[in-house]
Amino acid sequence: MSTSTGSATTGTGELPHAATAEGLPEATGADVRVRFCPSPTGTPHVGLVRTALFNWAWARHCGGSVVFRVEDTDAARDSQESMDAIVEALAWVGIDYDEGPGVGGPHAPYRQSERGDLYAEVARRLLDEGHAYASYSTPEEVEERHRAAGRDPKLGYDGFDRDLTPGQVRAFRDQGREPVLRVRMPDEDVVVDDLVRGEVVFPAGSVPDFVVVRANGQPLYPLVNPVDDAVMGITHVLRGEDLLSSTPRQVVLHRALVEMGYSRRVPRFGHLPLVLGEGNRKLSKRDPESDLFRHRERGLLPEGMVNYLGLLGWSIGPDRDVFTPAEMVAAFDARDIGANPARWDQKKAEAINGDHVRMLAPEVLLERLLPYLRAGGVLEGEPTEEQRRLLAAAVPLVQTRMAVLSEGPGMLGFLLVGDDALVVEDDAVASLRAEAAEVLDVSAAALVDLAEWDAVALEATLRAAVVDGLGVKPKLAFGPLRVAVTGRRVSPPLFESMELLGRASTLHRLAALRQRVS
RNA sequence: GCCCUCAUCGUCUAGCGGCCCAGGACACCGCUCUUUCACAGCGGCAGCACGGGUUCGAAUCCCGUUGGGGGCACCA
Repeated sequence: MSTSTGSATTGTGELPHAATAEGLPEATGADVRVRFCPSPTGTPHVGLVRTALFNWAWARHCGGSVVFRVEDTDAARDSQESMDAIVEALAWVGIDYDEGPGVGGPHAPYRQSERGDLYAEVARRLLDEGHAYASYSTPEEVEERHRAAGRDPKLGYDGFDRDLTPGQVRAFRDQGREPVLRVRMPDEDVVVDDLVRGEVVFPAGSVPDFVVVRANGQPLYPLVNPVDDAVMGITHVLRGEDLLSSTPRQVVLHRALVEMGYSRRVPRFGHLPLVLGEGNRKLSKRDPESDLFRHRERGLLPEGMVNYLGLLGWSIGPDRDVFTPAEMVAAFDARDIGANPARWDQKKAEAINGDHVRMLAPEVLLERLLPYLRAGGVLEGEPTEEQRRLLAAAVPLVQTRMAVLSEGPGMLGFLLVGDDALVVEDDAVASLRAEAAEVLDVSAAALVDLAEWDAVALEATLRAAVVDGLGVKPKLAFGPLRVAVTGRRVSPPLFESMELLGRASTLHRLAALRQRVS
């Protein structure tokens, strides 16, 4: 879906912020540019998608642009499979983008592996213009110096190479050492005006000078990420809170980039609360709930996924929590993002999804169910005319009964498989009581010559024969029939199911169960 | 250890000084409907972490404590 709304002006026109730290007014409306920049490692993570969603919603709300950029600077871990999976994930949840790989745009290429020249140029200027310096210290040496001075060895880089004398440099070179490039952190506090947290102060000296280019010349994330954001004109960076502590470094680099003319202003940052998994830990790749495609297999709808993700750290308004992606875009304001971490709650995700299942037109639900029916082994390939007719009649009956699409095969399978292939579940058989045999006999007899084979007639006839005739309570009377016809204790409404199944199959299945209980 | 950050029902949250002895949703427990299960409806359980301030008045502002989370790489 490509969700652009006409109500894009709400909320952005009356921004209270006069200006960013750098003096330029904060971008608003169509000037807003956000980016989604995953590194293609592993399978798509719900946290990743949530971040993308918030950025996307903000840009679309404002009428701005979304840039998709690939941070593939780690050749060892990056893979094309992962890249494909990310593209697929975005498409699935309906997050579209205006610029990116496969789409193009004014700042192409959008893969960092193809932007090396730019990074090399920036690195050289950073060095030439004094924002960065060559650093020869190894981590071991830094630690050693801390230890020698009685400091905590884990303190981080100590600034040793900031002002090396020509003699020292010569000595290092003579040893055959190649330096890394380090950016010099200022000797004053760095203040970040975060969109969701307000002013965050990082005290001078608390953030060590950081490496941006390896000794072998390879540019690192702390360089390429801000450089691309600057060059691509990104105005807002919404990202996970785990990156908050690296923000002062980014801001310092951005300031240098502005000074060198690569961009006009430092982007506005907003740090989203983390999504937590079991045991209050950050949801990691190891947690099964973190796998987006696993939720798709489970049968969450993209609308349900977007809705639930939107609930994690944001609220569309008081007393409301079910909304469509379009409604989210219309209402989304990055300044309304909450700051406290949120736990992934599978039950709630599925409950929300159930609401979306119910919001679907039955024909649409039917189409969406097809892949799950195949995966569940009750359908092969395209449904036949007859199967389609059955499904069209049955889907409305199950629509209020399921929260996730993977429940489809269990609910509808009895209509699609042959009588002999019907699986009667063990717990369904176990639920049968003593009168089951008699109930099945009497029912079969009553149905053989039934004139009108429809739900109304079926109910009237069976009620008369079993409930009245045998004096069995409805609950006990219809249980065996349900098990016989659908193979399960829980199913769509019984008489409608029998009507759809037809007389021959119904009687066949009644007889089959009768035999089994004798 | 250092730096940052968060703090309302079990969970997600509304609340941005009086409308709140705190509202909604999920979960849970009842009841209604009912051929099962759902859906729907009704009702219930359950929370402002603690301590100081500020104020006529604090869930809302300030400070501290405690607790949770994140980050401290030549990964991203």
